Amino acid sequence: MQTTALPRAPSPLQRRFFDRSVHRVAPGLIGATLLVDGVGGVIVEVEAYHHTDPAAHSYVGRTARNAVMFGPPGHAYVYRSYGIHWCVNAVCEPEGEASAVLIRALAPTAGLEAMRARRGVEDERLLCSGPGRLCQALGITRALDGAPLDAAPFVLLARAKKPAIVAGPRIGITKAAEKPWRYGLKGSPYLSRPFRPAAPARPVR
DNA sequence: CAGTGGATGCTCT
DNA sequence: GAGCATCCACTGT
Repeated sequence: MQTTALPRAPSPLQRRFFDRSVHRVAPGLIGATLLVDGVGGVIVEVEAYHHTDPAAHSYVGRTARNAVMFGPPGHAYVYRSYGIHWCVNAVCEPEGEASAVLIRALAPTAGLEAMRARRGVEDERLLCSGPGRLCQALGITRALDGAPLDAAPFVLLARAKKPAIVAGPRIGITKAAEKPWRYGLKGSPYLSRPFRPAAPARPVR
């Protein structure tokens, strides 16, 4: 029988958490815990995609693929990437704003063996360090497109304290690639790629 | 390390 | 028919 006091359980993220600007939600997700059927970890890397951003899937308007982005916040938008991988977003902003945060990397904390079996790799650092990798590790597919993030099989827990967060340009895009809308947990070994240190002063010529 | 190219399927023009 | 919000294997330092 457990007699010592347990730490207070992290609170589930409420749907209203997502009913705000992606540029506030995105850094706010760093440190939160994402689970699918009990498998997952701590979010260490995300990217914001606002509907006015040419790189956003919703930029050209509603289509069959991005329909979930135009729905209510707090739901998962899942799409197929390069014909092979799945990627998962959290829909943000008031309904109809069609903006979302791409979840890019987790620090694995729960269900490590399930992740290793699904991923076919042993190295903990390669389980969830990338948007395609984490979807494979957590078993996220199109079946979860449109699913609410505050109900099974998802669990999304708020962080206890605000961590140190770094920002930089987003990865793998060609449009608006200079926008610093990628956020990460400073120093995490589970980032999909390191954040470049602050640019040195430009030499004078 | 850095750089390159292939796999693969779906969306939109 | 082009273009991907990727990953992995392979090459050459």
